[in-house]
Amino acid sequence: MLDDRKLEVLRAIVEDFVSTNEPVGSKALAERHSLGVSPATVRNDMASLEDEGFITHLHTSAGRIPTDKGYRLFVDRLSSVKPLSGAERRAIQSFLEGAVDLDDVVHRSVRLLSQLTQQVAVVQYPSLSRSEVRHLEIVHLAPNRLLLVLITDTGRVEQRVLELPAIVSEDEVVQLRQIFGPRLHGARLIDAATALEDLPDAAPLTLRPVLTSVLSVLLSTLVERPEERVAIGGTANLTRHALDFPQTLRPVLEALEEQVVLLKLIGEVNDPTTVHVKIGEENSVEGLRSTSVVTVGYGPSALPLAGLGVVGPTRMDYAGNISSVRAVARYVGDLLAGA
Amino acid sequence: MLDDRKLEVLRAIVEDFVSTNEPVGSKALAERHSLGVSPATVRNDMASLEDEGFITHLHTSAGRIPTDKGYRLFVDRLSSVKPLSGAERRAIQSFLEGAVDLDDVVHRSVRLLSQLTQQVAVVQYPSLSRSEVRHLEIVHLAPNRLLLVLITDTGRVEQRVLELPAIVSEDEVVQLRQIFGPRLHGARLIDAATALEDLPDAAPLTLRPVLTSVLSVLLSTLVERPEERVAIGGTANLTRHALDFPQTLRPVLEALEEQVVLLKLIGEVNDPTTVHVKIGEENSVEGLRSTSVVTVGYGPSALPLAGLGVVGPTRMDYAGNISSVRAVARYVGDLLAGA
DNA sequence: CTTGGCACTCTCTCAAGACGAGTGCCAGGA
DNA sequence: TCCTGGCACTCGTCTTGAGAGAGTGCCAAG
Repeated sequence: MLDDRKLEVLRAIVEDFVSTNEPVGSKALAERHSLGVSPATVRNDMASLEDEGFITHLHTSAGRIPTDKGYRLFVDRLSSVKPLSGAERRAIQSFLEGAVDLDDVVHRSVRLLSQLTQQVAVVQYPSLSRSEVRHLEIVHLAPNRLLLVLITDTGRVEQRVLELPAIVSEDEVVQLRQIFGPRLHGARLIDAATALEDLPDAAPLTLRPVLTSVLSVLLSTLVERPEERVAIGGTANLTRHALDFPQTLRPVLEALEEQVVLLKLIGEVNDPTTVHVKIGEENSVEGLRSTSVVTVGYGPSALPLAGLGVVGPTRMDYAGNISSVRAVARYVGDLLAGA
Repeated sequence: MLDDRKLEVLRAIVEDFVSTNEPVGSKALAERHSLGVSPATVRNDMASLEDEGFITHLHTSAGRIPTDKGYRLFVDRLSSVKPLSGAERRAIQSFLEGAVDLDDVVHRSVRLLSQLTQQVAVVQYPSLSRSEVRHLEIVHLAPNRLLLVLITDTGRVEQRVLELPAIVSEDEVVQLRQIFGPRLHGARLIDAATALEDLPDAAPLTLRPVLTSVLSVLLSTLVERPEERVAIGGTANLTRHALDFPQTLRPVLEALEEQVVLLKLIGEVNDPTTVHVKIGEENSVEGLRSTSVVTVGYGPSALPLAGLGVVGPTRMDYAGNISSVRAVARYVGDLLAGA
């Protein structure tokens, strides 16, 4: 059913449509691509491709455009990798290396990705639970208030204010630091629960109430429900492709404003070795059914830190965007692993 | 020149145009508002208002629409305050009080403002330099690396990694903490320079090199060029008013992506006692010449912490937006002052 | 100063017709 | 069996022109 020439025709249709945004007809296609066959033959192939659901046309006398299924086939089997130029690689590297802290790394990545791809870029902060604890500081704000500040090796800083039922002395705070510090240092938050579980038993009796308070805050807000964060940028690029969206960009913009949606988008898969592509209707998020999402994880492949990616119209340069996403992920991963 | 009836006509034009988004003609206006005069008279007044630049029309046979100058007059002299309902006030308060940390306060404020006004909301984080230092932690990462973590009373946490030219011992780090801690505690960053200036002289000789390093990082990155942050939300609301923007929303979205632009917008004025309104061409930012910006400062009026506001089409409900912005600013200010 | 009347202007909408791109199908040829 | 050229057909787009409607500007009278 799908011989080589038909695939070639599909590829040509996708490529032409992506670059021109105009339905492509048999004649133009036969001319522009050296397929070695006549427009009539191309027409037959097109009819066949349409039967199988890879392309459609909006009305009888219009050229063909790819369907989601067509893009899917294109991405899976037809698109060839489009390596970045040396200049691009150097630009990525030098731009990212100028970052002074984690926020800066993330924001620069967003900016970079959105500029490289001309799409909306989304970058997740390194997941708290997969980072190692670099330092836990306990600040004695008031007799019955403590501030916990947790710093990870990827540069994230989380803080929680803790109201204690009883007054605690400066001396006890010092003890708390000495108890928590060594146990947590170097541990991943994901392992923290086990690293800390025997703590109450080991501690002096007088310290137990406050210790369990601290412990429960640590475990509940930082380990069990760690705050995941994402940064987004390049939404102005949506207007660049405004023609690609059915009515307005509203649903897309609305979806992209929801942190939850973004996390779902990126968090679903964050394997750093493979780039994932969700095309149109494949997206589980309602508002993004008219978009494609290209994501990848970053960080060590054994334990990826988080994910990043781009969101754009289904009519996008998949090959280019996949390369860009992969390249940025690699540099960000290296940067944060070495930090 | 501008008698009371003309002002009344202008008010009617602005109100009708804002609510219907259609140029308003003399007949409709005379009917809908009980001006007590005939359409012909209204026409004369309109001609006069047009001569003075408060209104225009797009073509001969179209109704009138306000100019920027017209909106300006409306805002300055004609719009009456539109108090929020009790339910709205309670909603604001309870929504904001649920926040667990500073990020949460800011994000909730953005969300709240954009929902109340149906516009794009922008909220600046409390300015670092005007906050008080609650704690400075110095973490000994490696023999020649320190991490400075600065925590303010408004809940901001800033960190900087510091590479030292020489190795520093744990003991020296403890000394550093003892030196910096008391001097900074409770001081505003803006006053920090003076609070610290005699430090090198007072310190033991062996500690001076590392102390000056720390000092210079503190002063340069935290005091002289403190990182200002802003959060933005509700950009999807722009599509709600898409008709109000000349071509596309692109320039607006692009402008709103620039942190610098946002800071300029909000930072220019942050007096918490007065709401500032910039209308259309009054905006210094190129891309926002077709929008109006409503801003106000929050925090104690003697030393406001930062600003917040909304951005929308010039055809906006000024009275309502001014009330909302003011109300949110008051609650946020109270919340952060009491934190 | 206000009012009613009136001619004028301009946009918007609708329908009809020409145009053209592109298709589907068919019969003939390799 | 597959490819090819030809041809009728479809359907959206563009243009044109007429008609309606909204609103204005001006003028003369109250």
